[in-house]
Amino acid sequence: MASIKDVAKQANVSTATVSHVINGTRYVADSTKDKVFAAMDVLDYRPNMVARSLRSRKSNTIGLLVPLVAQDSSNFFFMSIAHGIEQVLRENGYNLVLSNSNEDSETEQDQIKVFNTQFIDGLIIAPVNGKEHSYQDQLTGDYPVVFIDRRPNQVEGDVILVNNRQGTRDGVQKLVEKGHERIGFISGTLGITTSDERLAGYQEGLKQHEIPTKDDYIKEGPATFQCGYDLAKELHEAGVTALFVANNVMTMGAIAYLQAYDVQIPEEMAIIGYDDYDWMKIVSPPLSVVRQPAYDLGRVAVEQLLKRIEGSEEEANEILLDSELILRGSC
Amino acid sequence: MASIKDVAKQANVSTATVSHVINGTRYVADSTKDKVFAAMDVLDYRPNMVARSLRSRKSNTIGLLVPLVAQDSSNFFFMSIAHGIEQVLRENGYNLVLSNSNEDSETEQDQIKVFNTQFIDGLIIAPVNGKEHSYQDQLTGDYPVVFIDRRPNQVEGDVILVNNRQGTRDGVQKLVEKGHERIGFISGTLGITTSDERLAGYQEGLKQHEIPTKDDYIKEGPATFQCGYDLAKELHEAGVTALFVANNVMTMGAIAYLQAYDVQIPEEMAIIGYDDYDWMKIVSPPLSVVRQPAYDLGRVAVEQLLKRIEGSEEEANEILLDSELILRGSC
DNA sequence: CTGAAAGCGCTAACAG
DNA sequence: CTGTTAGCGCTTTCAG
Repeated sequence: MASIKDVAKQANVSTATVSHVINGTRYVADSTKDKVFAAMDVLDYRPNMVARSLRSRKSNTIGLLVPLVAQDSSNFFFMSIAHGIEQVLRENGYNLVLSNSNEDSETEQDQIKVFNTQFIDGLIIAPVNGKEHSYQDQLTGDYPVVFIDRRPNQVEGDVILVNNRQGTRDGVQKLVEKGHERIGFISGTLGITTSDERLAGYQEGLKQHEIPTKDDYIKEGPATFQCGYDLAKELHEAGVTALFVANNVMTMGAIAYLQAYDVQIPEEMAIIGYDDYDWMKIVSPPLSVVRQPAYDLGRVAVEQLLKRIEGSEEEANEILLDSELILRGSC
Repeated sequence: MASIKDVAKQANVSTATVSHVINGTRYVADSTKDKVFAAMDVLDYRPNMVARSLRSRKSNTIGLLVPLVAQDSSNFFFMSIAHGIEQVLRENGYNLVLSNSNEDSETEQDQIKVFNTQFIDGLIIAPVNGKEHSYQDQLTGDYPVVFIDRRPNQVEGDVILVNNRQGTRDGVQKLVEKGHERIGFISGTLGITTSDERLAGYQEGLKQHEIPTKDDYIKEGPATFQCGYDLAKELHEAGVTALFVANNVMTMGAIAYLQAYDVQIPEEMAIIGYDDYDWMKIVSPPLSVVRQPAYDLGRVAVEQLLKRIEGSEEEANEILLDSELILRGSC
């Protein structure tokens, strides 16, 4: 691999000149530039990013840490976010290093450590659920951090979230408008911010129509297919006429139950699910859902991060992105 | 950030000693070791990986380049592969840098260039479909490369593939065993290796039962929901009694058609799809599918790569992993 | 058993 | 308009 020294020699200039030609960091006569470019061409020179990073303490790389779980459809959501991030990054000449916390707190800490020893210019984290370690202590690298999707406790910093409350409220209100009063709510384990906010949205939606909330109509459990199935059964037997399911895995389970027991949708049971995937069009009837703006979430997050990298000192931002209610046949 | 120099000073030893303590590269007296560890502790020292890479030309990082498309369910497949890769890498103290070619040839080339200027110790590529640039010319970094999922033309090198032919053949044979003779085949655009091999498997499956293949029963098109829908319609009208759909997106489309036209599954039309996702359990009846061993593919690929990194000179390997036929209610 | 010192490839003062 | 050179943090040879 040719180095900057080789290029300098070949072009009969100093390494400083070559460096400045590459980076456009000071004026270089056109004739000199030409010589340098020619030399770079001949030698097939590619700057060594590692050396550059070491010297300039800047890598033009940002890290993304997401909690993927194998075979979990939430992956779509995070991949969509990653896609938005990548897009913006590419426009700005940055690269992305993607890392996976496996929805596991320890792994997350390990990965943060890895990032701390690498040179990254910034980090975007979708925190793992549950037991929280102290991000403040971990994030000792001197790069800015933006949190997405879930609000970490006791951290001041930029946070970009989906407005879970609004999304759920809109869905529930639609159900009420359709004449439902006994509306069941199925949620993944409560205690994590997204679930809690969706529950709050559910309660808010009912409240605005002055429908009292009934604890029996609120069911929570691990976000699995089976649990969605079981809770749908419980709610059906409890006599609800509509279901709001706060995540897509449990939505699948709920639908499986309704189909297994021949419960007509939407006549006997209306249902609104969460997240929009292709398969929701092929269940019959097609499913109405709350769609989260994942791609935009990614874009907004990097934009905020890039502002910080460029030195913005404005105080910590919390940005909420609205969800969209997509009506199909299931309610 | 404390550097190795700071640690050396604090511990009253040379930087060489600190380095050797960290890396275990030569004998150091226990008493000295203790001093060094204490110093590292006090200063919260973390080695700078960039400097290490620059000096030792080794980054303990490997790259993964996959063709993700937003909202495409093939993402699952690649994420599953990534998961397998990560797992093995972590066991071996390596890190993963994931990059996305967006199923676009130019982006792929750009990303390879990025990898060439970074220090990676090895690269795993799932080549984009269609127009192929010459990998030989691009891959000028001096790291080993392993290709996965799709066989690149004119490249000698390690390739880890799913046995598409066997997977499809097994499915088709099952259909024949169930008494079907008019079996339709729906495929994504032909000309890419995976599609072609699946077609070959289809033909092979029929041949083994001495059923003549009929061109009218073989349909191809872009791997979209709509196209799956349309081609299922054509085949249904052509009088086939069973459908083998060679990818999951078109499988969704095909099912949507069958449902829309009230074609009973499997009585009027049996169907086997590709790839195993949760939603396949909730369509009625649950879908029989060919499951690809994605996770294992990832593991096998890194294992091969790590062997190369450690200097293995054995000749290029081509490994085929068998798919698994999962029978549910749709055939 | 340990230290001194060169140097990986690059950037950026400083000096003309 | 361009060159000289120190040094980023680390590994590793050579020397003791």
